[in-house]
Amino acid sequence: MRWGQDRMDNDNDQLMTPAEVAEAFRVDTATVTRWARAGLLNPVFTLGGHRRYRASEISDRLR
Amino acid sequence: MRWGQDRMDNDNDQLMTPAEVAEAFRVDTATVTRWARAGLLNPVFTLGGHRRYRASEISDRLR
DNA sequence: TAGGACTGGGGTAATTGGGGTG
DNA sequence: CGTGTCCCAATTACCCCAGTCC
Repeated sequence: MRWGQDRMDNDNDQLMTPAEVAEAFRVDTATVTRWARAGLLNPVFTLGGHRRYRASEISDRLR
Repeated sequence: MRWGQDRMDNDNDQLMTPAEVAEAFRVDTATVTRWARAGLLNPVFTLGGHRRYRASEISDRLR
């Protein structure tokens, strides 16, 4: 069990949609977008410009 | 793949807003905030510093 | 290619945090 | 000692619409 330890700058991590992150924090999707624009989250971008968030990063902040 | 790491005090739990908790106990939202600051509740924090309370914890204290 | 669902923006109301005070 | 209330600043929610996803 070592998926939460050795990586925080990689790409082989489960990705979450803005709606999923918003539901996890009990917050609006627009709020998740603000967090990303403020640099509080480091999302991966789709080629169309949509954000996808790393599940590891989310579960860390969820505590 | 288990993300919650079999914890019962972490995620995988519905969250409540301060207003919802206040309504459940029939108190002001300021009182709920005092309970949290006094350590009587263990809320999850949004990245903006707002508190979200675990529904399981609230329903427990409601008995 | 068409279509429904979701997202990224922006603007404006509503909620929340914190301190201080009855 | 616990709670309700008033204040202000910050954060968040809800509204729109154009663009993206699948």
